[in-house]
Amino acid sequence: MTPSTILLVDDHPIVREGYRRLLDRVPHFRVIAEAADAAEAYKRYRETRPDLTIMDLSMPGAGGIEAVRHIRQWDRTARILVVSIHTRPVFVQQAFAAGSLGYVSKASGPSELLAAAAEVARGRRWVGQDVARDLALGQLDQGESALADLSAREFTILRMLIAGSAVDEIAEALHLSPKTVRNHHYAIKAKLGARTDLGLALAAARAGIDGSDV
Amino acid sequence: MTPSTILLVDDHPIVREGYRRLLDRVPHFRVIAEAADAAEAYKRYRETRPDLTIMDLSMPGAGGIEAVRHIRQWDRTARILVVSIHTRPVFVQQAFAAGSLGYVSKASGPSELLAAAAEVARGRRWVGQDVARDLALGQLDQGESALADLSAREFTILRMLIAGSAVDEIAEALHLSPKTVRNHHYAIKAKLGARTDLGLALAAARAGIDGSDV
DNA sequence: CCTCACGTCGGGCAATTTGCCCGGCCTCGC
DNA sequence: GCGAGGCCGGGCAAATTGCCCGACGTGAGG
Repeated sequence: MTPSTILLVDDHPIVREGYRRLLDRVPHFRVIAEAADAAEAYKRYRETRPDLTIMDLSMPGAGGIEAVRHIRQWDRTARILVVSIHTRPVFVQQAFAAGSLGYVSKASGPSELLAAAAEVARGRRWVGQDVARDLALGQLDQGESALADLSAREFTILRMLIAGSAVDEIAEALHLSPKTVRNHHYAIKAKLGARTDLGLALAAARAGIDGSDV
Repeated sequence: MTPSTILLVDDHPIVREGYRRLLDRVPHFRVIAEAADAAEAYKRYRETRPDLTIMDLSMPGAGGIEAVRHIRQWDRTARILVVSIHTRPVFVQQAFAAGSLGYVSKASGPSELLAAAAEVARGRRWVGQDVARDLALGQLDQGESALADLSAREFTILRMLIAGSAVDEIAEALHLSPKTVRNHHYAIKAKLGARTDLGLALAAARAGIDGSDV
């Protein structure tokens, strides 16, 4: 079996270090690059074209989902395993919609991460144990949380808004006109049934997003 | 130098694995136990009495700060190094008030963690680079629990705003001119240092108010 | 191939809200 | 009595929002 090269994306050096040491135990895996944010991830991916990308969702700036989308846009065969502290269905759905092949929770054990990495590296889809449970449970309560109605762009912008970013900052981070961000902002409020920003924050909180995301 | 025994506390197995591998590289350190939550941390501490405890703050249930307090209550000489994703002063202050000896951000590198661990294991206090910066900055901008600065009227209106009431509704409920409510709203934002309503919701949430108050 | 639906991206413009100033009342402590 | 400070409201320019528009690209279905 030919070795799998890996790109590691997480904004915490300590966490990257942990992954690297864990993965280095497996002869089949070779970590060849690391990145600390979405932009750097894209750059490193183009430079190194790894067989597998392990991507953390919560990063400063655009966040991991945008990075997944960006990479997949450039390389439709990119194999990306998302690792996140979140197990809520909306995150998982957004991650898969963006083009990731696998999704595991940070709360899962090392063995599951290795298993997921191996599967995704072979081009197969993988959903972690606890993530799958939450997905299944989410199916039961039909609530849908209206958050599911949001498009990918809207979801990204909502997360950045909740995180405290100003419209202009988001526009710059995403390379968009402030006007476009504003229009998305407007659409989000409409979809979530919020009249004001305060209402938006509340609606988002109810739907399961808190400021600690992004 | 006699070896330092270490108790590792973090609810993410993957993260524990990372620490363990990192620490195992240093002959001087020996990880002798792990725990995934506050209760287990206390139990393990009493069983093993490690020279150093490395404690994550964000854990389900009671959380890391409670664990620190609990352990220190039982053993006033316990040496605890807190590792957290947060750098906000209030977290750091709480952690030290609870009795930890060191505090480093997860965003810092492995070398800083090792340095901090070594220092704390020797009974010396340590504050990480970026944490120290945030502490210093926090000294500058006036607000700790700026919430305390709010007058009674302002506090009432803030709670109603957070609860989702519109300005006009609040005016009616309090028998005030909408203009007055608006002026209070403005003053609140100024006092809490929030530029937008979204920011206000976040600031309030940080300061300990969530929508469930009302 | 064509169309239709939909997401994304932006412009335009009126209406609303905001930032920031003002003054007047009342109460409390000195 | 008098100053400090909270409360109440007005006024007005500047910024933001609500709501409309069209353009482009893509993917599904006829």
